Amino acid sequence: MTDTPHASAGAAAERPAHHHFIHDEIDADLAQGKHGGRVQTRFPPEPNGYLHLGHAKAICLNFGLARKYGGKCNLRFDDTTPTKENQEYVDSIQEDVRWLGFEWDALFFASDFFEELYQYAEHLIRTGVAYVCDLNADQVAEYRGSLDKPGRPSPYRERSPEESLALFRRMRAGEFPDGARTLRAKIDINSPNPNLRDPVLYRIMHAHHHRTGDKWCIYPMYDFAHGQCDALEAITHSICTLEFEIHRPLYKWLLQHLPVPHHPRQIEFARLNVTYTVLSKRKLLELVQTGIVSGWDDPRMPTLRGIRRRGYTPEAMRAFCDQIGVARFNSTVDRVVLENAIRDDLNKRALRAMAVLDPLLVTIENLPEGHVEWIDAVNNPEDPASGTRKLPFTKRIFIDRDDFREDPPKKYFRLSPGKEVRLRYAYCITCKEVKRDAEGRITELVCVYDPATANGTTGDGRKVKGIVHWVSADQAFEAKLRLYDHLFSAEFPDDVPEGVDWKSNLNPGSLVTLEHAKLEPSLRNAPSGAHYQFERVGYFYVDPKDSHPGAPVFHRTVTLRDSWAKIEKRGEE
RNA sequence: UACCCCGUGGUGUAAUCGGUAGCACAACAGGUUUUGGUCCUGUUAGCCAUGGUUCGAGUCCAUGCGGGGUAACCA
Repeated sequence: MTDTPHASAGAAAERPAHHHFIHDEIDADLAQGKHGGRVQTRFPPEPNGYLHLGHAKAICLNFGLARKYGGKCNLRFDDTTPTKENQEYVDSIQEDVRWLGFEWDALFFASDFFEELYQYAEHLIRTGVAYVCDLNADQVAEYRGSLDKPGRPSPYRERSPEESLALFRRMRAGEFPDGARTLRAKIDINSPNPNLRDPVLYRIMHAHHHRTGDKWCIYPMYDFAHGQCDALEAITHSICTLEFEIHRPLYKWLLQHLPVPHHPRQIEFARLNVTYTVLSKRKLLELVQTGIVSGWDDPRMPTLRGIRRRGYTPEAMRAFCDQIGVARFNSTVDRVVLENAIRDDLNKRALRAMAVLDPLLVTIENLPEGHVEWIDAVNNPEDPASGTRKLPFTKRIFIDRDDFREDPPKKYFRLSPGKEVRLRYAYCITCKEVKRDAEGRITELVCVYDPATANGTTGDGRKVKGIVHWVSADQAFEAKLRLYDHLFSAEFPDDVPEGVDWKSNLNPGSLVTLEHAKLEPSLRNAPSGAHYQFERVGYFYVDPKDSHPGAPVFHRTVTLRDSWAKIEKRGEE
């Protein structure tokens, strides 16, 4: 994992987490003396995909609660469906959790508890509250009824415990094919909560498991594994998202009917939604599989690997998670909150540099050929300790095309014919002449510089409002820049009319690659994983994947706030 | 259509036992500034509705309205 080689550590001071309802719940439990004052949580991903922004919220919540209450937080992989899960996901998830800045107290897999879970299942059978059912999947669904149709008892519901136990053992022994039988809890086939209509606890699946190999051919369902694993790990508060709320009665029922060592409590919170992106494993997988993005770590992806490669820092992610809060109301966080979090962090730690994205040649006519003056530039005005560097000032320089207008609009105080601007850290120049090619495209600006305007002064005290960034044309080097924007152009990409593909909301301009940006010479040796602010442009990250020594590739993490763009846009409306 | 959950400025959220509705972001206005960045100051703007209990309701109760979740041998 690469991270910020020369950014000052801990720039973003960790603020205490904001108060939310889960604190109230835990405080109440503590006040009642539950669990002997102990607080223990867990982050329980299924290893069937990569972690994203939504997981970051859950990770910060669970580890944050443990930290706040002086408790523990485990990492537990919910690996009960071997056909979908694998070691690659296990590894990436651990890497991402650590990148976010958390270390688990204990590492568990649901599969570590398969034997205990099996014994619990036998207990349920022996006590008459679970039975082996011979119905197939379609039949189970049909007998269960639906939201508005009552359920009917399975014909196997009254099977004797002895018979069920014998059958269940034969299931384990591999005597039946996939789907032939299930173990079901005997609860209430007419409950308004479909989760209590004799839920399936175990199913037959002759599949190789990434950890237990071929030891098992029956695997527990989520509902039968999760609460019991919580109990076996001595979790006190089992935090999950709102869609599991309806499972809570089953979670409690199982704990009540089993000789478990602890009685954890499930508390649900609203999952994270962010504008201009999607956060569902299924859709993210589709983006990867269809080649719309370059992979799970494409910097446009809301995956942790994606935003990391975009240049987001763990500090910014934690600050973001703190700012969005925790509640039981489904909401969508504005993407600018995320962007603000990374700007805030990088403003303090990123070294400044100059880069010209769309170069326009400027010749300074009153400077001799071959002239080089080395000018001091501050590395980070927010951090004096970061020092200064030298910039070569020469007869030919590049400025950004966007910083020149032949017909300047109102309030435009950059360069235009006859106007004067300051070159950042250097002298003021005045535009004398505009040169163009046969097609009429501007190819060069001829300017004069005022030698009396060094170090921010003007000699006669006149005000020069406009300041533009620049690089020496002789000494600049070219590098590849990738400019990223929202992956979707719609604020709510999922929100499409019936029959319309959510992918129709993709933003065709989400990636613009610049092959010939001109950068100041000091950037040639920009270390992989470093963060920079290209002055007046944005924050950029040296991509650890595609950069080579002497040939960095920069990813735009986020633009700087641009109040001029706002003014100009307003003028157009 | 059944059951469950949830409604606080534009957005995301707070308010101990029922006691002046606060914070952040956004927006707008101004100040500082060799980044139209940062920073500082200020302004606009909210308890879904109706009724009830109470000296007093965002908070308790009822009804209505609105939003979300749930019908996998997924998690």
